[in-house]
Amino acid sequence: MPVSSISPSLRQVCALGHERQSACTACAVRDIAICTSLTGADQAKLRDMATIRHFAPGEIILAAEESPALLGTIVKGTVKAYKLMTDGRQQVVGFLFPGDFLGSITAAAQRSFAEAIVPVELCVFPPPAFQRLAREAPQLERRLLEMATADLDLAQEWMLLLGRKTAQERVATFLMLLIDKADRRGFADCPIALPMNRSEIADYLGLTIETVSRQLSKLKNAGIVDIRNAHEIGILDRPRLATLAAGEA
Amino acid sequence: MPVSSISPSLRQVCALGHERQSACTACAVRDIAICTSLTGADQAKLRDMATIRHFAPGEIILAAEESPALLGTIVKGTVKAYKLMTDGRQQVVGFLFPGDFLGSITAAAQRSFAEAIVPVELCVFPPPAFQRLAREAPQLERRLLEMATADLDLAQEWMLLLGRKTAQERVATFLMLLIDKADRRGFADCPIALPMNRSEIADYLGLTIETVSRQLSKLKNAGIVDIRNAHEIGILDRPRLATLAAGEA
DNA sequence: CGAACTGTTGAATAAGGTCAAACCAGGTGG
DNA sequence: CCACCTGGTTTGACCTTATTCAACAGTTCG
Repeated sequence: MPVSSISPSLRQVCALGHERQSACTACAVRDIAICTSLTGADQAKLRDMATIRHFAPGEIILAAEESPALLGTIVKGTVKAYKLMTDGRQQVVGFLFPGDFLGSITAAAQRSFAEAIVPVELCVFPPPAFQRLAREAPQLERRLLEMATADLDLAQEWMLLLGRKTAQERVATFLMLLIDKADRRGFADCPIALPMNRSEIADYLGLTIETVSRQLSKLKNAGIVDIRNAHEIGILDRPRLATLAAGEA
Repeated sequence: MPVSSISPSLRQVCALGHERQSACTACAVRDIAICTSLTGADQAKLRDMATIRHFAPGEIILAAEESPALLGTIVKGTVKAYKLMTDGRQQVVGFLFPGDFLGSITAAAQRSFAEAIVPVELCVFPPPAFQRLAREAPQLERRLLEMATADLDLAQEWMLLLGRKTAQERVATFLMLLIDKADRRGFADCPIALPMNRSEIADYLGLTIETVSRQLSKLKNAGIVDIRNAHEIGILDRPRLATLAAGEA
């Protein structure tokens, strides 16, 4: 797993600052995380309240129904957010990547679970101090609103997928989503990393692992993708994949 | 349709103020809409920029891909928000009722359609002035963040429904949602009004109209609901319905 | 009163789920 | 170093659920 290694620079931070965040300048996500909405003194305040925490794969970061929720930015790794039914049925509502914000400052209680699926490094803010800063610096709240709006649109796009798309279209859309995210973070579009396993993909797409596997095989046989191994996929025909994802084929 | 009649008080406002909103004190949704987040001078500013607009059933209020989007609060009627695929497949991402806010101040362009499904009365704010007010009054932005967060959670709850629930559970969950909304607006829980038709319900639940119809009949035969007519349903056994909705039966 | 919808019910079909077996890669220990 | 074990993944055969297609019933409205 390529995501599992811990960056040397941040290891150093931990060793020096005893888990205290003090090296924002070295931070891998400083250009995309919420910090960018703040300047000068406010940014310093945010930095001073931040600590770094690590989570092992499978560890629960946030549990639904818990009130004193945690707030933080993902620095490294991948987190799955999901909802559960009492009989164990699970729906993944999103995967969170470095730069994404975790937790809510408005909701009284958490309403989804968040779980590390690979080793995760989190830049954590204590809720009371963060709330205070949000009141003082409206740009921060505005940034959170922007993010919530974007998340809402993605969730609704996913409702379209879950409610109306075929298995083939769902898998194609999922791959396109990963490609777009990789693009936006500046990575070459060559081989797509899948930090999640088939079961987590299935729970994201409203399918079973068998169906996900079959559809991936189909895409491979059609020469559209190249399944290097379970966690790495090469994209051979991106336009075709986009067409399939939109249900235009 | 009970929702289709226009309130006399607001008719009067239109006649007097020529579609200018001036009677907030008589407004049906003044206690639940975004206005409540503001006080004194700010609330007056919001009132002064507002105008009332009416939309007929089937009329598009907001179209996806359009940038100078409209902002407003629903005063009367029901709006469906939906996404479309190029081949016409449709997913309703939500129904909006009086008090709900329509439009986004952060997104550059609209990403869903909004359509009146019954006669709708909308309290409209001009985007530039509203944006300015939002910058001046952080409580307004905070309120929008609260609403976006709530919408996001509902969307994710619906992802669980679309991805993991059976047809029976979906229909039961849908009815429970309407009951809860009616409760919250203080209406007696007696007969639930369904302003939308079967096709719109189906597009909300990721089913076909036939399946929706069959499941409703099943609930009727089981003595759980009483289908008075296509747009009005009585709830006979609410606990049982809740159990079904949660998939615990 | 009858046309045009909208909604309901029934029978046949297909898409995806379930169950089960085979496969494969990575880690363990002889 | 290699056989073995284990978990995740793939593939196949069969089955269930919801869709599709089609006919019918009920409402609404001119």
